[in-house]
Amino acid sequence: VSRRLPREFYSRAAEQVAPDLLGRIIAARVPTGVLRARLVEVEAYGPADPASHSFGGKTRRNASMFGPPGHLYVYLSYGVHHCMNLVTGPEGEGSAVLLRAAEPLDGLDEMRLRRGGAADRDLCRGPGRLAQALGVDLSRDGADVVSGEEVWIEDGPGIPPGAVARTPRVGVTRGAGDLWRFVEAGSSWLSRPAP
DNA sequence: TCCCCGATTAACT
DNA sequence: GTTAATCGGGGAG
Repeated sequence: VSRRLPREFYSRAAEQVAPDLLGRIIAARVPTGVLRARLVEVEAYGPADPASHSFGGKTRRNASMFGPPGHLYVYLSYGVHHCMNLVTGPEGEGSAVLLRAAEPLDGLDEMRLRRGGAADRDLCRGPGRLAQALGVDLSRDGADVVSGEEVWIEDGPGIPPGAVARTPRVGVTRGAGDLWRFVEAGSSWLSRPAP
């Protein structure tokens, strides 16, 4: 029986939480049931990080990033796609982990509908696609994944440290030197292969 | 107020 | 490989 990760899991630094999320299950409740996928790719965005949305301080868009850990930070990317983060660290710090890719597990029919009939391999391959497949949009911004009923993270075996690969974050220009993208090495569900 | 840019994706050539 | 779609933030004017 899967159980949810506790608040303390998220209250650590983003670069510690990120690799620990690999192998865990993200679950989302939609009208037809519960969708599930196994996380294989995430990125950490810490405090004093020029690549982070929180870098310039609190705004209306990123407000939930400065809230308590264990909540969602959802934003609109390029005015088109939704991207989903888990808020980490102490409240007020403004750090989070971006969920970038996952292996679809439950509710694939529903995911295909939401993804416009995309191939299974492309259902959750990329942050915008993952959010769309799971039905996560701005209405979920700030949702509590520890006690809420919309989106949550289920405990699981995780993956051994030796199976985690670190790379620079995708699409980041400022702060490009930090190896804060964490993936399950060799997974065929990644948005891009790890070098 | 205007202009540029970005943690992206799908549909092109 | 290129580009349109389209929105919020931030700096220039």
